[in-house]
Amino acid sequence: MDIFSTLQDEKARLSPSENRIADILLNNFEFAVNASIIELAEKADVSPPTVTRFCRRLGCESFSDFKVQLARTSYVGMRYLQPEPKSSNPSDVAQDIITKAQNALFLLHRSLDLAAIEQAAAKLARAGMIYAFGSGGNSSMIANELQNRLFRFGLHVTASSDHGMQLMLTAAAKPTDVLIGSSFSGRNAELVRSFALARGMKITTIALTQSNSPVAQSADIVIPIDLAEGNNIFRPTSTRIAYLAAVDILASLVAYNMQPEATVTLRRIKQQLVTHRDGDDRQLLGD
Amino acid sequence: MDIFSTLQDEKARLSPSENRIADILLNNFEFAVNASIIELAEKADVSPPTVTRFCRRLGCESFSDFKVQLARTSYVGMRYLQPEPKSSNPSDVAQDIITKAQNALFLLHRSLDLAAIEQAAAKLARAGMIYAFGSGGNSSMIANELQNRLFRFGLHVTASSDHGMQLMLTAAAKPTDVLIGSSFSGRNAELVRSFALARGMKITTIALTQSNSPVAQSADIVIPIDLAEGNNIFRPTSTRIAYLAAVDILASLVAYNMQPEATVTLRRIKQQLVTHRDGDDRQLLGD
DNA sequence: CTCGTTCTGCAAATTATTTTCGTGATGCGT
DNA sequence: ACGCATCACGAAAATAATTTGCAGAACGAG
Repeated sequence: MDIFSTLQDEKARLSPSENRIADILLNNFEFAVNASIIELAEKADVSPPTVTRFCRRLGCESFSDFKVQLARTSYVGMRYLQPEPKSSNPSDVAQDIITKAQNALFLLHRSLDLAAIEQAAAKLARAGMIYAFGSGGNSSMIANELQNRLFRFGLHVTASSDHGMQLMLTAAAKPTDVLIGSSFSGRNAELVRSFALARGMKITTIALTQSNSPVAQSADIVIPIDLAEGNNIFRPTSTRIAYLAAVDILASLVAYNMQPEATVTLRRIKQQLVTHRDGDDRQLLGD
Repeated sequence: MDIFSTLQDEKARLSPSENRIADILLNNFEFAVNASIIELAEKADVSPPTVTRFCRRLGCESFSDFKVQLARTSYVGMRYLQPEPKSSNPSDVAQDIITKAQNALFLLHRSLDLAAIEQAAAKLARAGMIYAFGSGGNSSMIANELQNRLFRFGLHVTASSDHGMQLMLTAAAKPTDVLIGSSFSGRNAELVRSFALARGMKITTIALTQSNSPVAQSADIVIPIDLAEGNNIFRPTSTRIAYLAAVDILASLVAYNMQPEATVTLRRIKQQLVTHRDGDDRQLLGD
């Protein structure tokens, strides 16, 4: 799908000359996107035909096709390589944060388990009641966000970031209910406890978390979110954005899974907003 | 900086032939990035030299330079034009949401008022107390997020999504305090009221909102966030991600504005997390 | 109407890319 | 160890793409 991952996959199988080309792409990206085949060949100390063959091997039609592909992924691929913030000057900080956020979205997209999300969406669309759990600044935001998105479709949903409450809610739940929990670290022991309880009660559990983590292992359906920075809980910035995007995708799929009802409810909400636009609180549903 | 905005700027001044080329770029992007100059020329019913001249006029070295530039922005620019979701199949939905989120980040970056953000960051770093206000699913998330980010630097901050409480908090605030509010629609009348009250009390007010909206007009410092979809409060998906990124940037700049203290506090928080990693709740600060 | 400017395409020149073909190297079965 | 097959690679030829220089056409201002 994108050159950089193909390159990573293939690198081992490349010949020495081709490896030299690959190195230039990786280390000297800026040069590579702007170079002609001859310049690139010279720099890699190979002949132009070798470059053409290299492009073909990577699944491109031709060198120019290759360049287009390269330029297209560059956006993201570039920063892959220089992940350090440049300076504390506002423009660099902004650039850094935006880039990392986009990168996170890119990585999320690539690693998404759509089957799991679709499965989760189907369950949620048919749930009697949905419990959205998450603690800590980030995951509680996700839990709230789930509530914020799902209630609009007419679903019954409550969010909680309180461990004690989570356990009680779980204990009171019915088999038709669904429990969905978020944990960036995957090590929220209390969430695992709620999941275990739910499992014993035959309540479907869905986790948004790192794969293979304790939380993931205790859930029925796992929507894995594995980002490089995911491990660094002190830099949750971009990971959080990926989680949010995952929630968006999930919510959209839930909507598609319940078509008519959702449309009706959404229309009702819209009407509320539109007719009372200025001067009262109801507009704020969307604020 | 990017071809699409240049194109938009220049379009009026282009000659008829060049306009035909521009149309193809805009309507038939996918074709354009992959086409050779000859194919493009044929499709636009012009001669190849005209295409070269067109590229030059847009500030490129040559046609191939142009193609690279085009491909680079394409990622984002493409979807500009086909803003409709393709189908309800999970893969398309995911693609659509991710793309729109990235697009929103891109647009945010382009339109960011860094001076305003820097100014806001300086105020926040020196605030006695920070009040973060926002209502409705989205803005209250932003308010919480501000709290979540800023307290880590040792700042005093509280978030509120309750209008009555917001007024009371404002009324009790001191001139060294800072009030920061978010409103996606820019029409949160209650927030305007708090801002007006704060202004009378010489308390600095910062707004994250649409420029020229009532909320923007009532704040001292405006961090404008103007996205095309921003007006459509029923599709807050990507706008929200832009707001979050803006908060990230703001928070980072606040941290740089208060250097030593922030580092110490952050270190303390880290230590808490690291030493108590498994089995207790404190890890969840970062969850 | 005339001049100057701008837009445009043609054809030639230049440049870039691909193909073809041959050499040398490497690996493998005998 | 010896052929035989396969592969990697570059030189040169062939092809294709791009740019340049030039000249005619169209348009507008004076």
